[in-house]
Amino acid sequence: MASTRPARKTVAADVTSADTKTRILDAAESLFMEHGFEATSLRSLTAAASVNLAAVNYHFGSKEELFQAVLTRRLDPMNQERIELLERLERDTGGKMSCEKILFTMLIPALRLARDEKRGGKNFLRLLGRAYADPAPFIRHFLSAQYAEMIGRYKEAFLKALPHLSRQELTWRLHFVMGALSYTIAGTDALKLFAQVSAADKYDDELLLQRLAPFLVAGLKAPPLAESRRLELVSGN
Amino acid sequence: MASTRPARKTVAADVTSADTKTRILDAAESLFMEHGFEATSLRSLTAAASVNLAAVNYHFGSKEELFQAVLTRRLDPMNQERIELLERLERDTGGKMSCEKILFTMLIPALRLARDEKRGGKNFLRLLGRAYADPAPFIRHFLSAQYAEMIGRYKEAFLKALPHLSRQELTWRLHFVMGALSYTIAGTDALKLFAQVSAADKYDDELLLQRLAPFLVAGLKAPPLAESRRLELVSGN
DNA sequence: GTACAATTCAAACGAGCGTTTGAATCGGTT
DNA sequence: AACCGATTCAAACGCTCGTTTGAATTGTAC
Repeated sequence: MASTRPARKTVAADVTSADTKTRILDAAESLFMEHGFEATSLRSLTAAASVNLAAVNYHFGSKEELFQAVLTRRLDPMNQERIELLERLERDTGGKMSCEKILFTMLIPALRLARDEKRGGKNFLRLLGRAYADPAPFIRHFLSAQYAEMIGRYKEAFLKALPHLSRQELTWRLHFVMGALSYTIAGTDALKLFAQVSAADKYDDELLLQRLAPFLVAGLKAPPLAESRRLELVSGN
Repeated sequence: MASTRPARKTVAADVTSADTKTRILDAAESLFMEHGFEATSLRSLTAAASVNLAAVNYHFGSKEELFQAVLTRRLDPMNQERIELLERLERDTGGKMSCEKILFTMLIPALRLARDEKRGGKNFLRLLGRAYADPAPFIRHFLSAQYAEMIGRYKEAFLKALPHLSRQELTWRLHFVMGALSYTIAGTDALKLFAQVSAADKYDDELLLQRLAPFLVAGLKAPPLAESRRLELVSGN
């Protein structure tokens, strides 16, 4: 849907345009995070970035492609760092990785990103969490492509560390882990639902992951529900 | 933002209009779930419901009020059932409730709703999960009001069942629980990220909650991360 | 300093949005 | 059969949206 006007440039520069592109990406990251994709207009976005309205279509092709560029800028390095940490862990332990350590290789890159204020860390993670729940097909396809390799590797790693889980059971639990992680990081606003979160706590993403880690590790290690107990959940009435 | 034209009706009937209102609510539930609030237009919505475009503003006042009506219709009974189950459990056990049983009083009403096909159960739960992640202020305020009482009660109940957790730690863990639950139910589409989910599994919400329960119980029961281990997470490099 | 590509800009396009209006229609009551 | 409030309807209002256009401007190599 973009290639009718595929960005006029030969090979050169990009340094002249870098300022504009970066300003657009920064403003988009902030506004998409705050209002969501649909509710953010290119007019408010370009005004916030102090660039001309047409600059988005010139530099990125379309609003959708801008959104993907916003995600790619942070997500690619983060997921690559995850894979590198996981591979290093696998080498260092000779394949006998603990569940905790594997999970930490997922959390550490997210934590580092959250701490990198200069690169809009916290805002970006919240945007990412919201993108996960967005029904727009182009977002779902994009994320699915971005995560395919990473999720596959982690599934193999966890399978070795949690031999009591079937492949299917583990698939679900990884889903739960990603859910708690996305939702937790994305929804700092949602914490107001629960109140009583101290102001100091509120934006300390490190403390947040420190609290999340034991919760997730225990959940991953839990024995699956036995068949014999299945009906209990429903007969509770 | 609505009351400029506050729905013309005296006291009577509502039976004549029930059909139209219900058709609108059903179509809205389905379309909001599929495309999100912003991306669903009143024109497509009223067309799907086979009613006139102006019917939404006549019966509900505005698009936002329609959205709240869609949520209220299912959410109020579900949360009320949760509170009733919790109170009954508290009476039956004389205040000595297990963590599992408390959690089940949260899951059972959700499961019942998911099973009630005639009332669009699964679709609604997915819509609810998405509403949690929506940045629109009116949605956040609405949900926060809807959930205030329920969350408060569950916090007290879990505090008794999990005496090793501080109030603050528990607040976070309830947040994780709601996150995994919302995200899991909302994002059946997101499962495509992880592939390898059998077709039979895919839409069996009972099985889903059966898998989710042991994960969450183990997470809730886990000991909090000791201070001595805190730095480990970050030094992993 | 001229040429040329890259970028910026103001302006407009066409389409779709939520909402409002006032007339037409319906159903029950007198 | 005449009335009246409740509901439905077609049409329009004013507005914002993403995108496109073509001219102006900028920066750089010759």
